[in-house]
Amino acid sequence: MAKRRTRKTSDRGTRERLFAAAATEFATRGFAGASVDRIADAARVNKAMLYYHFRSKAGLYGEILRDMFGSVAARLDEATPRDADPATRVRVLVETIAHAAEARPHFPPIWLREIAEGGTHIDKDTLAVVGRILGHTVVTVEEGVRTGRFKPANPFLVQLGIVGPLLMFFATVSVRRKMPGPMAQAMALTTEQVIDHVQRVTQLALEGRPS
Amino acid sequence: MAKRRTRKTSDRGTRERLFAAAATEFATRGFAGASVDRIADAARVNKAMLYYHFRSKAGLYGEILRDMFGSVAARLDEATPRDADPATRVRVLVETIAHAAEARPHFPPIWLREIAEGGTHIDKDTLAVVGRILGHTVVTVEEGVRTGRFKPANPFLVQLGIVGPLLMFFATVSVRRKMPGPMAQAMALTTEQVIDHVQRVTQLALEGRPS
DNA sequence: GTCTATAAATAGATAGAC
DNA sequence: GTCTATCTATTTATAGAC
Repeated sequence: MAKRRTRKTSDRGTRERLFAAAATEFATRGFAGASVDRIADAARVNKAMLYYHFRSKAGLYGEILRDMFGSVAARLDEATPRDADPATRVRVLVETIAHAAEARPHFPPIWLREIAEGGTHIDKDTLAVVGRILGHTVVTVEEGVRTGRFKPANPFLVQLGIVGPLLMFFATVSVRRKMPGPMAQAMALTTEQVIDHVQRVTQLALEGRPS
Repeated sequence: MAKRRTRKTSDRGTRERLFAAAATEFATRGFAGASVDRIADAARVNKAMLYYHFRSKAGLYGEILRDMFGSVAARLDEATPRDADPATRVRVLVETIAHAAEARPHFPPIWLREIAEGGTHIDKDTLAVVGRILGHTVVTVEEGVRTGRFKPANPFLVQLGIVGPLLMFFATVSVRRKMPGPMAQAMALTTEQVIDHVQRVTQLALEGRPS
């Protein structure tokens, strides 16, 4: 996000390149599968610099997690409309998460892996940020219920309904492109289509069925 | 599922224990993070036996994948009601996938990881099985559209809406149990609640909104 | 089928010169 | 800030005795 420590000469680029290379390496191979050597090579930086800037492999990974979740939380804080009707808030919620996921291609795979691993690498501070993200859904649901527009619903379940499909969609973007056969184009979807669908489904789920 | 090769003495148990130990190891650590030594130790079996029975770490993992996806496909083949109305078919679809995921605790984490990794470890045969699973959703949607009960929808998107929330729910079961704070019980959900919710949401999405 | 011993490669991390 | 060289631990996998 910003510069971290005093730099005597041209630090510019080195740290950022390591960060970027690590993001893709962690996304494609996972934390355990990622190699510090490969990260350094991809960044065209000496391996020792990785330890100089990030202390350890885990330290580097932790910063990527903080950046990821911090970005979503910040976007939500900023985008959430004050005094808007619940339906709009749901739309903004879905849209914001989707755009945050799309802005960082490493985001969906890493998030999926963290879920699979039970958040092993998520420290207390980062966990608080994750809580803030969920909090947006909580207040959106509560607001809707309070104004009588939504039926009571479990916010975590609502969150699963939003995040689950979105993450799986974005995480499979690259795979679906190189998929052969007739099913290939059945799985071809645009970001807008997916956002639309999740928005619609979430609203329907919250409004309750007429019958 | 059944015995594989000739056994001269008491093979019974060894192979199965390796399989079971590997399933949990792969689920908690991922393919790269899993250790052959740890698997053998957990199974209380000599490490060399792992190579005797499964040829390699990848071979063992491949069998677990085949078993996982094969189980879902088989359950779907069996459970899908012939000549039932589309709404029922959707309910069975969701229910069957959920129960398959619940029956194998290693299933949701491993599936999530495979998605994150772009199916790197999935061979051609296993991919065909995955296709068969998606096929059930495809025909369910088509059937509903043909009989005028559903509006046209992208089957892959429908699948994302079912599998995404279910996998994330089951994969986070153990984590949510040991979570502190007030959010803990907000995230406490039963399998039935989740199945109900996903069934309802999927139907609403397919039926289209009345307005 | 089961075990011991070991090969061979790769991992993360650090010391120390510049 | 940057680099070389290297230490140590761990990894998957196999050879070969029983």
